[in-house]
Amino acid sequence: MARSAVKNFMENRIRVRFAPSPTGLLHVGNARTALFNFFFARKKGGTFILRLEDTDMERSSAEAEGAILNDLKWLGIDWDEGPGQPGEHGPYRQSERLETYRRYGGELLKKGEAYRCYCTPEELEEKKKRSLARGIPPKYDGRCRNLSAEEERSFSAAGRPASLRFKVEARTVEFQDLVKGKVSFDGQGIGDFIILRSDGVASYNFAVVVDDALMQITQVIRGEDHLANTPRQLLLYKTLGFLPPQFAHLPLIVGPDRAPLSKRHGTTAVAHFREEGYLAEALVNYLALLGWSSEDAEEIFSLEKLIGKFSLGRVSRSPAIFNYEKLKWVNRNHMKGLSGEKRLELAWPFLKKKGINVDDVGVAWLNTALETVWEEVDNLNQLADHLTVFFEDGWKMDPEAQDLLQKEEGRRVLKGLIDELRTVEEITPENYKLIIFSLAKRAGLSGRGLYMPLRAALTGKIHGPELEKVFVLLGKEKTLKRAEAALAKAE
RNA sequence: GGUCCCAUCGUCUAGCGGCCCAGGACGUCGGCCUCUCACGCCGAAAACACGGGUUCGAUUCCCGUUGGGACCA
Repeated sequence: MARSAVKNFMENRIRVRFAPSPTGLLHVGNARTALFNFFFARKKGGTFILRLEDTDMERSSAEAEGAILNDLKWLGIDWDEGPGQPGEHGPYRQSERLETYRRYGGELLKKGEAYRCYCTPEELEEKKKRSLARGIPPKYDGRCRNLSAEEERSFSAAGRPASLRFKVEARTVEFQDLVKGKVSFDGQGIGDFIILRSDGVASYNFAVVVDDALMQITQVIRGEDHLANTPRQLLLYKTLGFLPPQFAHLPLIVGPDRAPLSKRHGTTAVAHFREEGYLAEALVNYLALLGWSSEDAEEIFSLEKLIGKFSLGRVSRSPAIFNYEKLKWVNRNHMKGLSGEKRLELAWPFLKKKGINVDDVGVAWLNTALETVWEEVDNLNQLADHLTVFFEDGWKMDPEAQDLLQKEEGRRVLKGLIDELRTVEEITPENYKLIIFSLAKRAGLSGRGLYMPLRAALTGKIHGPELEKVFVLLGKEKTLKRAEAALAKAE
């Protein structure tokens, strides 16, 4: 095994992995880790592996796994090995690899690199508390490290469950992190740690090492929260006889208070950003910008372009605060580039969800309507609100608009408009200018004096899209109806 | 408590000893465009945490302090 890892390394056959726990929705921090692994693999022509760390049976679920897979696909991430993509290093769920961990654990026990520990969780907890109270680092005291055969026998006869502990010899552990640079740990602080729990399930550190080694991972790209686990893992690699991979620890994504990003900071789940109407490519783009920058200072890119530009060397070392405002800006930029067809396809479910009557308005009309409000919104979810003004229900007269119509000039404009409209068949982009020109002459007004009462009467608001669009989208019938209603109300 | 990581405008960042009285982007403010809002364009304010070294010269290297964070849990 070690030899093929060396071979991969020498031949520069990159193998990276993303290993989420299926305990909930994929959040942006993990998504960013997945993305960086994916970028790196694709850029280098390597293999991207997806592995589920589901040894915590209590908290893991098939639903969560399905949701995570779905979110990854939505983001545009696909994996070469993993669930649904059989490879020669499977299975890719830790719950299906329990035997393997036990086998390696047994080997360490046999070689004397690990020992059975009969301490109960209560005893351990008690010791920890006492250490903390006395201000000493809470480190396992090695109580069971040198049990006599007799003691062992009596413990096991008493039916005390045993976990397996790894013997840590105090020494300095150093490694070159691809992001952090040289990192060095004082081995004194590391106590003998559990590799197999008394129920036979592998501990996190042990399972990860066995899996990464067996799956021949060449670069472990993960969150900085695992940095302090690395020396333990390195010790395991060495003792197990595996060649360790390179490590790259990504800075954390935090909230405005610099605490790790969590729900209380707002939306954090990829699925929720999708529901709020953010484009996958925009979210990917923004996430890439958190903790990474392109050489040429460009900020808007497609997934393809991102892959081309990505490099671990340009990942920053300090944590980044998630900024919703900038995400909105990135999203607007991605929305801009979309074709009419794509816009319609993306907007459809969001309009439907908000109760907009998309089925009877006609595709051509809807296209024009979308085009009109498209640049006004930050995300797909806001579309419906901006469109309500073109529908009979859902629009209402704002007080400011009403005030504007109380003036004599306002009423004059409305009367004129009604007369003008009665002379035309329908409002089209072509005759719109003629209508306005003629109305201006009739009312003796121009500019604001002319346009604002029109806007107020037709949209009920003093801000909104271009009036020409409003006229055309409303059509003669609705325009007339609204003008008449407004006039009646103003008198 | 120990170990470890981090520290440039409000935010994301560029900077890998002189190009920097620090550049870009979001946001903010002002102007232009314009029937309004938005878009777009133009402009402004805004930062090297602090203290020691090293050096002819430090944002950049070293040490300490402070602050934030992770892990041991």
